[in-house]
Amino acid sequence: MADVSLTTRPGHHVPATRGEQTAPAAEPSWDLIELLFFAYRDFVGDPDEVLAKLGFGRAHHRVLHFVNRNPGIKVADLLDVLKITKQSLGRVLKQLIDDGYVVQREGDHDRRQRLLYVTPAGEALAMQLADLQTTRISRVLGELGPSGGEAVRRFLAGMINAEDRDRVLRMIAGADRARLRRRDGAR
Amino acid sequence: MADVSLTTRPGHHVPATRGEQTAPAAEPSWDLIELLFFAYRDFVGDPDEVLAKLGFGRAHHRVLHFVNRNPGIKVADLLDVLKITKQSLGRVLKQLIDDGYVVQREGDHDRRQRLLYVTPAGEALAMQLADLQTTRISRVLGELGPSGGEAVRRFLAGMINAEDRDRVLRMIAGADRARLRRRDGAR
DNA sequence: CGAAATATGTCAATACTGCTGACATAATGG
DNA sequence: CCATTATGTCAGCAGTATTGACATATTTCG
Repeated sequence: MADVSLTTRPGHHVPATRGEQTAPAAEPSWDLIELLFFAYRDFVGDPDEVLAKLGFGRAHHRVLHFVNRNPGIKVADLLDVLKITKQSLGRVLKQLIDDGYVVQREGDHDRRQRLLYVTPAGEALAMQLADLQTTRISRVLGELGPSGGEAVRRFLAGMINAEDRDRVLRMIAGADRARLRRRDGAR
Repeated sequence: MADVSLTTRPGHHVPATRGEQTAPAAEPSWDLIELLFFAYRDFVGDPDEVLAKLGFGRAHHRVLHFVNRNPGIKVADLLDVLKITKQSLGRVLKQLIDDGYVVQREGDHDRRQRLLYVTPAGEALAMQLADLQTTRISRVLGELGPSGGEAVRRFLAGMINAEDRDRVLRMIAGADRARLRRRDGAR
């Protein structure tokens, strides 16, 4: 592959000063700032193409993704995860429902709630999009080895706002466990 | 708190057991997909707040950033880097120019060109935004150690589309060299 | 020189995604 | 019964992106 010759050139952007724990002070991390921009752009680019053919955008992807990952999620919790407003969600959610990718069910105990689930078509689409992104990720992780992958996970988790970090990590772990239960558990 | 509770509902979404077992495709990298989403959201969140107070958005940030990093860049090259259209760029660029953060100069050899430069105010703003992002990055990198940082760089570079990767990496390295020349070179 | 190509700017129209504020409905819970 | 909660919806606005067409100045080339 492109043999990344970004090996922090001594004396450049990584200050020898050991105080870089918190302070930018010296030289900005230009390379990582720009790598994050380009990497994220291409990371979401693959799904974008598929979605465009269905008349959907990135917002639809996010909603579909989190509903697929958290079947039965409440609207309020989805708003909390996505950090968007009810109105923004409503528009894309309505389209996903009208097009048969998502369904709503009344809550068992609280009939005000509209619990969200993907339909078979919704799951198929969500999985297709996740597979596209997984292909890109796996190729790179394979070149890094397990310890590199672990460093990447720790880096990304650390980049999340401290207030949200634990909740996000719990959600990821929780959805994984639930998926496993659904897959090989009794149903 | 968004306690995403998932009660396995009977019979609505298809439990992907069949498909996943027959399909040789591995399980999607749910954790990295979601970590990238949350990490990037918060990574751009800090600058967003500063920009909003100036009446700017994310698009202004990207333009200002790359002009600051590549003084004298041509409009066409900026379009190429950002992968947006001339019209989209024109609007935000005009605002940055009107507000005194960017200036245009005729090309020396080709007077059709409008080479872009940041003003002192533009550089100050660009550096302020970069420092915000660098603070977030440095805190995490400090916890990872040098080898972890190198793994992160290789991961992000690998995530970029292969067609663009070399060009992007050259641009990053080139801008670093140019900045050094300007800083401690002749002047 | 004159025509074609290039670099840029601009206008009109449209789409997607986000926002605020207000209001409506239904259900829960004390 | 009443306050609160969960959700939906309407109207309007903003920011960022798109395509297509057209205009202007400049360079390049036959």
